[in-house]
Amino acid sequence: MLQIDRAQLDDRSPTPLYLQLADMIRAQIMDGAIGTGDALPSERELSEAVGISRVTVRKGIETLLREGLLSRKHGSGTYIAPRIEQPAALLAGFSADMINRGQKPGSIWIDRSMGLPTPEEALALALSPDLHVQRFARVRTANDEPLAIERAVIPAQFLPGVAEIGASLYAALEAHGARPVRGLQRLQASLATAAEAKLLSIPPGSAILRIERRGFLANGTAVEFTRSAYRGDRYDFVTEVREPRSDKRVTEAGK
Amino acid sequence: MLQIDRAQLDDRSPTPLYLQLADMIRAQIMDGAIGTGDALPSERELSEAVGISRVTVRKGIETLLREGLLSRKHGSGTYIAPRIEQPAALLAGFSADMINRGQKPGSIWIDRSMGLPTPEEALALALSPDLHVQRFARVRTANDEPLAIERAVIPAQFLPGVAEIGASLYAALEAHGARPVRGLQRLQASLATAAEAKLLSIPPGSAILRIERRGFLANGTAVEFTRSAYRGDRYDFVTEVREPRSDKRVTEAGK
DNA sequence: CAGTGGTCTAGACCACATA
DNA sequence: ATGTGGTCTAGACCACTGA
Repeated sequence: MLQIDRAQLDDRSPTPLYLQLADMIRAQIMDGAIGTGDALPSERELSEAVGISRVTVRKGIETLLREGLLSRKHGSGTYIAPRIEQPAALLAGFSADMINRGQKPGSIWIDRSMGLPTPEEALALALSPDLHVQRFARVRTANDEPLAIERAVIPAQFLPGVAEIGASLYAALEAHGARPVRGLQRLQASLATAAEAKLLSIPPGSAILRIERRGFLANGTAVEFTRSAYRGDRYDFVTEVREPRSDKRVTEAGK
Repeated sequence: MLQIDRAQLDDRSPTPLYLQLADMIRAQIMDGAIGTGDALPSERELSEAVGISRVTVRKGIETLLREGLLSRKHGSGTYIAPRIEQPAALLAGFSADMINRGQKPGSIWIDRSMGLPTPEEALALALSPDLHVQRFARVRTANDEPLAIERAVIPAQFLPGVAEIGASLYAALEAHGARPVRGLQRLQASLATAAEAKLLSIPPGSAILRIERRGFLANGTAVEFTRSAYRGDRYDFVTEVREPRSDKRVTEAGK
């Protein structure tokens, strides 16, 4: 059963209440406190239990909807989304991706620091080489087994405080209004280096899926440059492809 | 200049006000009434002009933010986002993919035959096990260097004649009115088997990117099941990711 | 029918940008 | 200092679901 009460929310925290609520619910889903298909308490119940308004509860739930963790049914309730047959590769972070696959995400920190970007990073982020970046490097685990090495680089302006990157980098970005709305990913097969093999507990030369992602805001600013190395034997990447969109959005037409 | 006034909103419409507002703003952006980089009127101004509450205005704007049309800057304003180039992995066959990359595509046939589907193939194509399938296996080359092994399986009903599969499988499907409009791809890193290594002229144990694709018609029928093995050192796969659009709305049809 | 999510309001206070 | 977006509230009515 879900453990939700007012004591878990902090009015004075810089993290908005709706995100604190989303974090709380996300954590409990990952703990298995509530399983696939189960209904969440109603918005009014949550509102009452946590002592915040229903509008704020809804905003928190909407965050989890976009992550694909919950689904709503008008007139019926809010449910933990089935993890099978997920739409496709969406703009989700590692945590949401793992939960969708029915695995428990985790992290082991390797590095968390601030510094100047390498030329490659400056290029990828279209960033001036003298502006600082935050670096986050973690071994990401699924059900406590190492699955990937993830190295994220974020221009420091988007994440003033290093401290509070909890489970989810994207949640932290969202709190600063810098959640990317679009991303470009590049995938490549490769072999594990000795250092990678050690971190991932696999033999050197094992198959590695390298994923490089750049995330952008709506105005085109790059906010994220992440390079990951996934174990080839444990991970596959699913994506949907479509015909060029019949979207009305013109490619530059005049007028 | 933006034309926004209360007369354009309909209280009694089944479309919620925040979506009507979003539609109105989207339409004017596409008409060019307001250009890239220009600021939108402030939320309070819009609220006043249209006669709806600021919360509702914000919800409408958030819709356009997620579509990537607008960007917000705290303390400053809301701006029309620059148009972004249309990149990304689309539903293209090998030939089109290579031409996009500026390489010359080619093929060496390995197998071209008709038979019954394996259980795995029948499952992937949602096909009755007693219906025949065509098989096409080729080594695909780029600038005359082997790049990938491609094994396609197509239900025979979609390709009556085997003969005329020239350079492009998709062209042949299109000629029979069975070109897929949607696909699901699964990518995985792996190591080259001895047989694969020989076909691709690489050492056994080299990095291989395996791509499995299922292609569907608009009505959901599966027409294609293709498994490919790409050289990891020569090929990378690029894809675009976006927020899922919450656009449940109908395009104007019913009613 | 009662209970759920979906929409909407009017007002408040805060944090940030710009001048 | 002013104006902007960011968050939050308490309450209301509607539309839908399901017993």
